[in-house]
Amino acid sequence: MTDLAPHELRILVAVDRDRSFTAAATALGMSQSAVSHAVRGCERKLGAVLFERGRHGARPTPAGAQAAAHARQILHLLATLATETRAAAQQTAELTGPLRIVAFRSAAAHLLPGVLARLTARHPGLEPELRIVREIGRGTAGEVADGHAELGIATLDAATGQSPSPSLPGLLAGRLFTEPYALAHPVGHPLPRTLPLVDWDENCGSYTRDWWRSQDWIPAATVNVEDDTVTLSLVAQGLGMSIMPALTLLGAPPGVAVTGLGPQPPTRTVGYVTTPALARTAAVRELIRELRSVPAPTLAPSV
Amino acid sequence: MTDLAPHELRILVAVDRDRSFTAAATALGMSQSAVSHAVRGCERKLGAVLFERGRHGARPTPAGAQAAAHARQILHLLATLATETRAAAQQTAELTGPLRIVAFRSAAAHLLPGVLARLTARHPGLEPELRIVREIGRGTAGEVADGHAELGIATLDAATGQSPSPSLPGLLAGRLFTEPYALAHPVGHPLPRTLPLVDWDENCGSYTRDWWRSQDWIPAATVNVEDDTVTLSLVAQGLGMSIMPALTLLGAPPGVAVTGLGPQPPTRTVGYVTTPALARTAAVRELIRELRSVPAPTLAPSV
DNA sequence: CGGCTTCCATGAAGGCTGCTCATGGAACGG
DNA sequence: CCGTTCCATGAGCAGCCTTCATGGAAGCCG
Repeated sequence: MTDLAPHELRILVAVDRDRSFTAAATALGMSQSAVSHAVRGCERKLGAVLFERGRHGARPTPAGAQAAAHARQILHLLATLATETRAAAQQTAELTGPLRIVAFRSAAAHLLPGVLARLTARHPGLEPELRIVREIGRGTAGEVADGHAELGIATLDAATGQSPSPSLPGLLAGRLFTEPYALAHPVGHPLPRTLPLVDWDENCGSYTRDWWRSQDWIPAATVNVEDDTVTLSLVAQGLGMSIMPALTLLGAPPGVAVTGLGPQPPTRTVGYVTTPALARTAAVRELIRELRSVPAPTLAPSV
Repeated sequence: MTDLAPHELRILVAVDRDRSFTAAATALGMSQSAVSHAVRGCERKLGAVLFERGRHGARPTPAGAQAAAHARQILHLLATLATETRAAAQQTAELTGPLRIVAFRSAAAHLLPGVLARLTARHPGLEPELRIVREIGRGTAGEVADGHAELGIATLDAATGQSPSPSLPGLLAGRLFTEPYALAHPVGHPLPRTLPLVDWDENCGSYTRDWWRSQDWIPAATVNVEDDTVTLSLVAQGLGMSIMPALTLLGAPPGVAVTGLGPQPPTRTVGYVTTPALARTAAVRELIRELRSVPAPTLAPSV
């Protein structure tokens, strides 16, 4: 049989994480030799080299990274099998266990606290862990695909409701809400359009690009920053204006005025991303249920 | 360890399907005793009764049905792990074709040879072509944007990790390392600060300008040359001194002494530039992987 | 350039685990 | 009451995983 045993999965994950047979072995409380034998066994079973051995430890090959990503997912499902089976035996709907969530900053700050509060109120045994991941590169969906999280909050393609990330097959996405962009500008500034536009890296622009095209003005200049909170600070200090989604604007400090962008503002769609297998687990289903019950953020009343 | 092994999962699924230990055993090609032992082992690990045994076989309890459902998912994922891992290995093994790379001179001379050697060692089918492009004007990023190369080595903005070039939209940049500048001066010269500063066109100064501002001396004169190797030659012949990045100084001829610029030297950030579409191709991904494994250059010991 | 250190690989030996075989107990039907 | 058909149980054996003890290769450093 070519299946990998749980202890082998654990070893793959540890080596992938520690980039070293020796470090993985001590982390797992066993000898380096055991790790070496186990990795070799995995490679024999799979017929592929999983790690490049060298002077500086072990680097995963593409095949190894792929295997480790699956291994993380499988190990979580094995743990879920145990907890959910025990729960079913006790006839109790009590959910327990860790639930790793990744989200971009504004969702983590304004969307998830309430959701997680309600979730843990109903299921005190759940241990949600929220991690902030910037929505660039493979973004939150990549974290889910790599088995680093059970569910990710991501920006989705508005039309298809799928993750727009480049080819992450096998992921399951669902739409939560579509929110408008709005203009954030300093309170009381007479001519906000003359200020430089502040954009931030994650706001890859694809959502607002169409809107810009239909406008008859272009900003005087553009400044790029890394973080949306920095953007808001710059705006609050009168150093610029910005086009930001409603969720981010919920955290706008005083000094930032918000103005809608008319009847057809640009929008972005926010949703969740998980795997089909995880979508069948009780914990993830409950989390999605809570997420769905959240209303779409609207523009805060202009200060 | 409470995890269920793959063979145990298979047994659970078979018993759940066949409603009988005996039938499951024959279906799996093993003895009824083995199934009995295995099921008992699962029940012990999970702490729950999974099947009701009776005269007419084995009926799954709710817990057993739950466990079997998860077991099917996990077995499917284990199979997926194997096939996708093999596919990933296959894909990287079959990498072939040309791979056009542009880089500024010092990266081409000191960074890429080792990288390309390792890359072609692992993927003999790849044919990397390295072209040197001066980092002025649109630089290497422009070559990538124009489709003349798959990947460029470029100097990036230290803060954002993006290409500092004037708005080449749609390009994907990634940071590789940040290296310090250092003072290159003739060996044995008593007063290097009295020599003229040799600057070269590519060293547009933006990286070192802040540092100069904090200094209490300014060079006697400034000479501009086209090429960093010319700069080094001038220094070696005692005709000047220069501030150059570590990567360039790796090629310093004898006669050039290198001195660090203190605890907070100016630095420049070197990275790669490609397009999102190319970043998805296996060849470019592998190249980036090799690039990332290169340590940041440090100052060669002063001769 | 040679020792030192730090990686991983390898082979032999021991213990654990899972399998089979043989047998026993329980329930049902004739 | 007997036969049949389930599953349970215990002993023995084979295979696997781990450890121990080495060895080889590759930097690091004087």
